[in-house]
Amino acid sequence: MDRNEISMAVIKRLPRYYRYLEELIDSGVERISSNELSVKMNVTASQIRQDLNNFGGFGQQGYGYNVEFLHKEIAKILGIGKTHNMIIVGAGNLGRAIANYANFEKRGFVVKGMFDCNPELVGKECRGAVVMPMEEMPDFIRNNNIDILALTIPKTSANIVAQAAVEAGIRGIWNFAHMDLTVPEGVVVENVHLSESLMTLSYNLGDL
Amino acid sequence: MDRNEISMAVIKRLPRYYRYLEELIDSGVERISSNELSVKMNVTASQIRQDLNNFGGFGQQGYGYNVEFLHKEIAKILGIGKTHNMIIVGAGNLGRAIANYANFEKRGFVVKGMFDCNPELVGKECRGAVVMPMEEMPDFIRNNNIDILALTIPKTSANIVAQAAVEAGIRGIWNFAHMDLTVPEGVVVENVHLSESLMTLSYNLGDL
DNA sequence: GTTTTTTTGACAATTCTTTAACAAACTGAT
DNA sequence: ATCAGTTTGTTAAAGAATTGTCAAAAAAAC
Repeated sequence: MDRNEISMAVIKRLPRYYRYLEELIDSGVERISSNELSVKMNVTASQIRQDLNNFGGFGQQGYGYNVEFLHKEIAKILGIGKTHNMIIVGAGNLGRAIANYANFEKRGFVVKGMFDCNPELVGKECRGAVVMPMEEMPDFIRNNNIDILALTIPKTSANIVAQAAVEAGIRGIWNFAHMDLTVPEGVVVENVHLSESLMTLSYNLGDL
Repeated sequence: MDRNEISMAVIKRLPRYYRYLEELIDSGVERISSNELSVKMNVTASQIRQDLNNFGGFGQQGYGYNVEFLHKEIAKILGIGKTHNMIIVGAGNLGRAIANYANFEKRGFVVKGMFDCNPELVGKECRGAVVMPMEEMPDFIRNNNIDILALTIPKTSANIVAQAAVEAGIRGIWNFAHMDLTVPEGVVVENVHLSESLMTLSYNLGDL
């Protein structure tokens, strides 16, 4: 099946499957049926089978799914395992949290450098990566084969930085800035709008 | 229209409308049509009208929507403005990022305290809130009318902490831990799974 | 080796979401 | 006041996503 015919709804569920499969591996489970998994994950078995079948038949009738195999296949689909070189622009708390997090939790995503316009932060080290001044970003992107930009700066300069990064060759932006970025065709933006998430929580709390 | 008949798809779009209306207010725009707004936001005008009409008629034929009024109405719907007392459990970089962020960016969400099990962090101050030891959390929740728990700790203890917090009266959890929480009926969980977001970005980057 | 049980993959049915269309309501100009 | 031009709220149609169903395939039991 063609990659871009698969709906985002499906893609967004894959990481969660991946996480549950990881847990199953850790607890020594070798095989699982869509039904068992559906109970664990609180979704329908039908959805699990449907989702996985978008990418080919990973299971076997009468047996179910081989946990390790399925885990590997989902990793392939998501592009985990491939090395993704990343830089973080904005060395505040959020930037540092990601630097720590990304290195720890998921292989494949390697923080190669951090940048900040605040001279007080420049030079400081954060988990192996030294904070560099903003001016050096474009060359650094070009010289170090950087795929991904994590953008953890206030909205005021987010678009300018994004534009400079795209010109230098960045193809994916993980955007934590409180705004929508405008980028050319072909550049991928994944937004993490924390305030919007908090507002959703607030709504769901209801009238209390 | 009854609150819980409105689909989450709609609710999740409201904060973005809210953000754009804020910008319009800042730039002195008094009225806007669904059509103009749809161009700015890159959605269909029909969707905007449909979304807003779930909550009542905020516009006027031949005129459009009054920006300030609509902004206020969305705030009401989302429960912004009401005071929400919040605590943060986990005083690492992510917790501190939220402490700074939440106070700054959105009124209504007030960080009343932070907690951590690491004795080295206890006692430190972060934007007015002192980091307290975990043992004090339940009483603090009870005595300070805390609504929301922001959970920024590793998954190992996330569920235990969540459970203790719920018992003490917490009704909403903003969960940054890398797992699904199990909470009783009536407790609202809003997940921010950063690693899943990064995997989606990775997928969308494609085969490069 | 045959039968029973399990379980997938595929397809059909249903439900949910988004877009389109248009009458009714209002504005603003004359 | 009247009329042309906007623009909403609403209903209908189209499009997606989810769930239910079942034949076919494999595993397990006998």
